[in-house]
Amino acid sequence: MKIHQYIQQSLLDAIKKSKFSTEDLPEIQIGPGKQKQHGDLSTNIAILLASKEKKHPQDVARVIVHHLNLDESKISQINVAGPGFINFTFHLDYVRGAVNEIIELGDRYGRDDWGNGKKTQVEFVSANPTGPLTIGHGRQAVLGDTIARLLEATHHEVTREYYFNDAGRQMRILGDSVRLRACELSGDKIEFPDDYYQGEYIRNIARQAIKEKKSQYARSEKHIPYFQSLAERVIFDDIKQTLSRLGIAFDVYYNEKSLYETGRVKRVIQELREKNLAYNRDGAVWFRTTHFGQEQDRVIVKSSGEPTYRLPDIAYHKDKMERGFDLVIDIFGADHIATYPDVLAGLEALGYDSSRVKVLIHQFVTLSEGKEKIKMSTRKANFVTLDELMDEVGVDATRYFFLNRSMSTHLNFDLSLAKTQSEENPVYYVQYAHARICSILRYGQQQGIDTESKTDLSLLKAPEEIDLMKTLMMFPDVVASAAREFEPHRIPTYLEEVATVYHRFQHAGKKDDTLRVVTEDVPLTLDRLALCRATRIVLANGLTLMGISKPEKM
RNA sequence: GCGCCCGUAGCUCAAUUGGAUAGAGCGCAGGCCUCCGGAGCCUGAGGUUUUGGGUUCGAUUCCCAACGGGCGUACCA
Repeated sequence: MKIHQYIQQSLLDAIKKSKFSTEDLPEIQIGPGKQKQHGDLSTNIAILLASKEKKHPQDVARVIVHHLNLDESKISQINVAGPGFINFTFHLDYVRGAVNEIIELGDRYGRDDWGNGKKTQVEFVSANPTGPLTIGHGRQAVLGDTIARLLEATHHEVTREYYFNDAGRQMRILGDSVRLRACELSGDKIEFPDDYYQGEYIRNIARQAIKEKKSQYARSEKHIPYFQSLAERVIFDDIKQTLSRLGIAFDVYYNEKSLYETGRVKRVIQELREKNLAYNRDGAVWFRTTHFGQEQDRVIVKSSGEPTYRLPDIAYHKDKMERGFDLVIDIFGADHIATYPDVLAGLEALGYDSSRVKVLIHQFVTLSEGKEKIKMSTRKANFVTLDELMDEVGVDATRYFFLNRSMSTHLNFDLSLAKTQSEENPVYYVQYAHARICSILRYGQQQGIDTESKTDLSLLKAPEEIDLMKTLMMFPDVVASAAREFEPHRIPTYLEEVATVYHRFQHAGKKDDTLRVVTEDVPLTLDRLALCRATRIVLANGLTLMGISKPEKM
């Protein structure tokens, strides 16, 4: 049993013995406090109970503590503090045991089973192949991949999926953009419309087209499909290469077109009609979204006969349900915030439990140049590509850049600032700690020490050592909460803390010889090196979760 | 106009989901290498958490209003 549950259970028993009412008792929350002096874990249950019992919180706390029966080899100290908190301090032997467990588990430390093999799909990026991936897509790509990694670490069976549409109007414009550039390159005078794709990459594709076909070929609009499919192929290859550079591989690329070809789109309309949730008006087909609490009904088939985006989206999500995913995670940018309720309503309408779908919305990345804000647009070629960013700052810093802030923050991106800050990127701080530990382990070996030997860590008692041990113990909870709440940024926040506490621990030996890691005192040296190994494991496992390398030298 | 998201140190961001004295990095001012990595450590300055109300033992967190920014608000995706 985990220590949290153990204390929780004991508290419950104590409350019962104290004869306080356990009727609609709030859940006993237990967690680490912000301050060291408040112990390792604390609970506010006495404060909550006091208002119901109309007694002083401190008195309630004292009565609970009086009836509390905890194993002293785990919890060495219990006290009541402040406005009625009950604080618990771990017994050092318990802490040492936990650190030894880290070493035994190695790269399995931090993993958990609670996902129970749940079949999970994470859909992200899903950019249509109209241009290179930008830093906007980068945020989503890195978030999605890391959420997938977190879920894998907590025993979910994860499918990474990329949804795209290569048949829409935008793709036709893309094809025609290439065709026009090909004409231009062949010396024709052309008018290039404003709403066509302006990027330089279009010319590159046009050059390739000219190599493959005679220049005459571009003059006919009949040949747009050729230019379109060439563009799609070239751009998709580029996208996949960018993703692979970032360490991201999708299991499934799902083409919207197939939803029509297999009749899935049609079937959705039929089913909605059968349930009287779709009807005709003004030549269009409407979905009765008001039935699901929305303000107005929505068109799913235009009077022109073309479906709106909602219909294939619903069909796609129905297909996700049919494929048996227990949990479906959709990661969208803020621009999709208004569309997903329609999709969820669609699933409800078709008889599915839409709570299986978890929609995560991340805020946009805005580009700025000096004080000027630029609206990113693939069509207008106002963007910084993900490749450019990786060229400038490297893959690790790129991933870290997107991961160390929460999804809900607006991200203002200034490339020149990113360049100057790349050397100050906190990723190096964390990686440096890892490299430094590898170095001291090598040093230990050079001194003829068997750095792998087993110890009981009983000689570790300096404040720096205790802090470090206790910090390392928190990793599994950090991973679990990051996975449960879909908040990857908790990992880097925590790793920076680990690095700080580690640096402090190793640095202590510079001021005070008795705190050096490798000394003449062999048993003590072994204990300290074991602590180094445990720290390295936590940093390495955390970095792996983020898809970031863990250098042994820098 | 209406809806959703956001507003925390000069800058970029945290804050264990309602907890105790709001914390880091960068930048700024100082200090620390004969010796395990100075890509490091320590000290300091810097805040009315945009503003004003409310809820309660307790609010950066929840509610209301205002201000500022982002995104939507289509028979575009």
